Amino acid sequence: MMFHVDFKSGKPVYLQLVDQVRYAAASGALRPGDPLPSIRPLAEELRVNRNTVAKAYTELESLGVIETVAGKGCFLKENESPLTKRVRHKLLVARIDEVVVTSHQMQVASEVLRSLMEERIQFFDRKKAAAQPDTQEKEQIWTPTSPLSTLPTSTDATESWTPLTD
Amino acid sequence: MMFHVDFKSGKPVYLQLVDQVRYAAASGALRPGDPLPSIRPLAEELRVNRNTVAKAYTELESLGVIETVAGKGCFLKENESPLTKRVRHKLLVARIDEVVVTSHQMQVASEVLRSLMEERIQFFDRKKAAAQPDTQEKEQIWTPTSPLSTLPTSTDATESWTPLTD
DNA sequence: CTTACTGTCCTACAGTCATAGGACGGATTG
DNA sequence: CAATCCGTCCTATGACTGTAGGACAGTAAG
Repeated sequence: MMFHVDFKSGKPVYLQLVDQVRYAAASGALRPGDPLPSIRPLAEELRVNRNTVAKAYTELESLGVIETVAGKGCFLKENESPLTKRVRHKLLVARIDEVVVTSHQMQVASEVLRSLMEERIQFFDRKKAAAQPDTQEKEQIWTPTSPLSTLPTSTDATESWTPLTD
Repeated sequence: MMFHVDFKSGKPVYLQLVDQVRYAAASGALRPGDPLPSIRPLAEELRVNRNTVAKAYTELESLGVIETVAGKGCFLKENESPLTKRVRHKLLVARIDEVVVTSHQMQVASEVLRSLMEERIQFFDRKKAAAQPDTQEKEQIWTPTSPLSTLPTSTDATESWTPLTD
């Protein structure tokens, strides 16, 4: 069971699927040419309407992540961004700025942000490298989905936290 | 004219305002204690309903960015995140992962991502440092570069997720 | 051909969301 | 006190969104 949904998360199901595929592609769990589950069986397994899965796949196709062939199926696309380097950098900078601003807002020191960033970069790089040997299948696809129902616990609230520096 | 809205952007007006305040706070254009424009005059200037501005301010208050005193006005808050360090890092990592995944998807090399990140970190740090002297005045508030960006809102400010297993 | 898959289009409906206007209460000034 | 700022609450409405079911079209194998 590769995909899963959380109905309580408040996040649209089709977006949960989109994220899971994007993350799987970025971490090498899904590789170019790999087939995605067919819409109907997946929808049935997840107890969702087929159009919900179809919407996710449509979204992924418009993002250039997958390729769908009517009558055959959907496959992970060979990664070829149609965007120029400049445009890609611009889009990326916009997202980076979000992170940096959030970091300032949360009083997270730049040095901490750097190391968190480095940690995640290496996390994905390692995962992708490990996935290169086309040996294993069936790796559990990682969920980026975050349950909104889970509030910070009281232990979280009382845990030592430093206002400004780390 | 510090604030501005783009009706054609498709992005909700109140979110545009939220972003502008957040970015202004992160870059030092707005500093703790600074008063924000009153709801009604600002709404009139921007040609929107006062409740639209009010909603932005409500959102900002729930994010802990500003402080509103009924009958007096709204002011930029002294930055004191109520979240624990652990929770803040988790939230940040979630957003960092989005960037890293997007970067992979766009075929941007990790090394390039690193330097873009470093560039933006320094950009904000320099701006904030430059804003420290009281001499600074009325700088044009910078507009977020991302038209469709999804910034953290009060709705997901409390989210946490399952730890990643490597 | 038929059957059983694949994805796609059209329509519908409930819920949410962004925005708006009226009325109200607190703070300040004179 | 009145006047005039300030933010807030309640309600409404038009638009959008997420999900859903029926019917259709392309593909492959019996």
